[in-house]
Amino acid sequence: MQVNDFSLKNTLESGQFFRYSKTENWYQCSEGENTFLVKQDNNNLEFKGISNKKLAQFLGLNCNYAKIIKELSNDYKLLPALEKCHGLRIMQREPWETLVSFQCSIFSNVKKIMLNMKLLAEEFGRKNKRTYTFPKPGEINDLKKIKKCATGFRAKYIHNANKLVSKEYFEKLKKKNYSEAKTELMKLPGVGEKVADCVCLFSLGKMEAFPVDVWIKRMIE
DNA sequence: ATCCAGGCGCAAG
DNA sequence: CTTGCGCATGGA
Repeated sequence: MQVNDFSLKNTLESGQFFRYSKTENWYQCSEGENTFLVKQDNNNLEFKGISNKKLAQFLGLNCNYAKIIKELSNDYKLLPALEKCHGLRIMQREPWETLVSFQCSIFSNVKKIMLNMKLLAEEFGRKNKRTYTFPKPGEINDLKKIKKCATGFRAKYIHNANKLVSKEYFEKLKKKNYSEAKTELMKLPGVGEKVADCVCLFSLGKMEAFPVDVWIKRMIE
């Protein structure tokens, strides 16, 4: 598949997504029920185990970034960031797994979030040929086991959210506007503004969402 | 051995 | 409404 001004590395490794491993040139990605391989060679994307359409959706390739980049380039202060993150896309992920990953992100760091997600998949998911699927809503239902996944004080958030959501819950959210969806998400335990915005932006297609974490705050300051 | 980390919930002013 | 504190755990 042909891609333009896209960087697989800068997209997958930007902290939007946490279940991947890199072997030589290939990335092995796991998201929800699926596990697939992707690699980039200049403007060409090679992939196995996923359809063209689903991959494009997942990696956020359907959005036209040229216009956005051009506009942002008018602010010279943003140039170093645009350079450093060239080719980064906003991904469109599976909402439940996205929610759990950002509940795990509270007072944590990327490396540990990746560990949490790996352990949760191994504990509650199904084994497939290469690794583990991520459990569906309702399937992360054992607090002790959640704690075993190094989730600490976040375990109860995940455990309770697991009882409150379903596939249908997220389908409804996708149809709501940004502010309604965010308000709804924030009713869940362990979901404040930041986590809600991450779920809105990275899995519900709400492009207005602007998650503000400590790093963004520091930059703004 | 310390110390810190991509917020949240909750109690208090 | 705003502020400040405690928080489980792995990694630096």
